[in-house]
Amino acid sequence: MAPTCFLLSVPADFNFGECLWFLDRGFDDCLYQLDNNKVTRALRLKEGLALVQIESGDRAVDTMTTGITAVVGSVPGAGVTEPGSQKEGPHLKISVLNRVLSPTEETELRNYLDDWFDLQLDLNPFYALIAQDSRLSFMKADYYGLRLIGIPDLFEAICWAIIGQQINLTFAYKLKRKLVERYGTTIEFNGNRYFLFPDPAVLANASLEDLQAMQFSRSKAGYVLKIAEAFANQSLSKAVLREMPDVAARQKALISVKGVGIWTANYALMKSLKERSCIPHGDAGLLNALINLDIIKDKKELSDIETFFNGYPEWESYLVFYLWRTLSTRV
DNA sequence: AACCAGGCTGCGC
DNA sequence: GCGCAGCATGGT
Repeated sequence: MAPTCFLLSVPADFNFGECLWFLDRGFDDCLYQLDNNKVTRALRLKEGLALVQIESGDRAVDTMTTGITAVVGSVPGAGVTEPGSQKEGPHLKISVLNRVLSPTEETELRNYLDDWFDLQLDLNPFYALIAQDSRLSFMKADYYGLRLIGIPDLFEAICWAIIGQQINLTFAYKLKRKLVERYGTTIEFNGNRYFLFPDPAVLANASLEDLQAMQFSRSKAGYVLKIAEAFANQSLSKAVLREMPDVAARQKALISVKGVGIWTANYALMKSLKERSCIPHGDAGLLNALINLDIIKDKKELSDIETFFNGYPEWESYLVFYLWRTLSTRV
């Protein structure tokens, strides 16, 4: 049993299986591992690195409610939420494999997971909206409980968006892996290595040539280094953006950075700051999804796209995410 | 082998 | 302001 282990309650309209499927939709992401319906990833918490494993907690709850509380409740070694405190409803079971978390860190981790899986949102209004469009209504049945999987680390989100500009995703994930394996922090556990996205200060010390050697284009390498500098010297951060008055101000601030256009800005805002109305305009995948669903016939029908999204106020980002979901098919 | 890829910049009008 | 070429590099 893991040193620290607790249950995280999730909304009724949360489906861990759908989220897992999205995480495992066929790309080689270097920042988490999937195995046997569990996700494992390294995170940086206040007091150091933690190796976190997430799985469905329903079995643990069942066991608890049937009276055999040993599964989650009385782990020797402490750090455990008292059994029975949250038996109602579905849960995720969270295990920290490498050490014991302080209570503060457990809270920090809970907040991270809320953020990553977007747990604090009622999806029913969204489903009610798409039910009115016969071209979209299948999404409720097919993807029910899928959450907008976030990238809580804004630096990572922006770098990832830049890496993904104008190249196919398979190649983008390869570039990310090279970057992370070279500059990222690693933690070893049971013979496996887990990576964290590079620290801005570390990446800021890389050279243009280093990144070009990893098949970054010169301009893309330059953009990433500039962003790393901005985060390293604190001129850009999640907090800085949050202090701004509105979305428009955040977009403006991001776009003023060289290499960041409207697509990158909106991608980062929807994935990292949970902005609900940010559409990564021009996105190749989004346009293809709209064509596949017969919502547009041509990628240049910009006003039709705008009209379409106008029907989903405050749910634009979710709709984009679900449209991306349609691009991957189950085997 | 041509065309596409979860775009952006810089230029010419 | 708007349109468009050029970019870099791999995938299909």
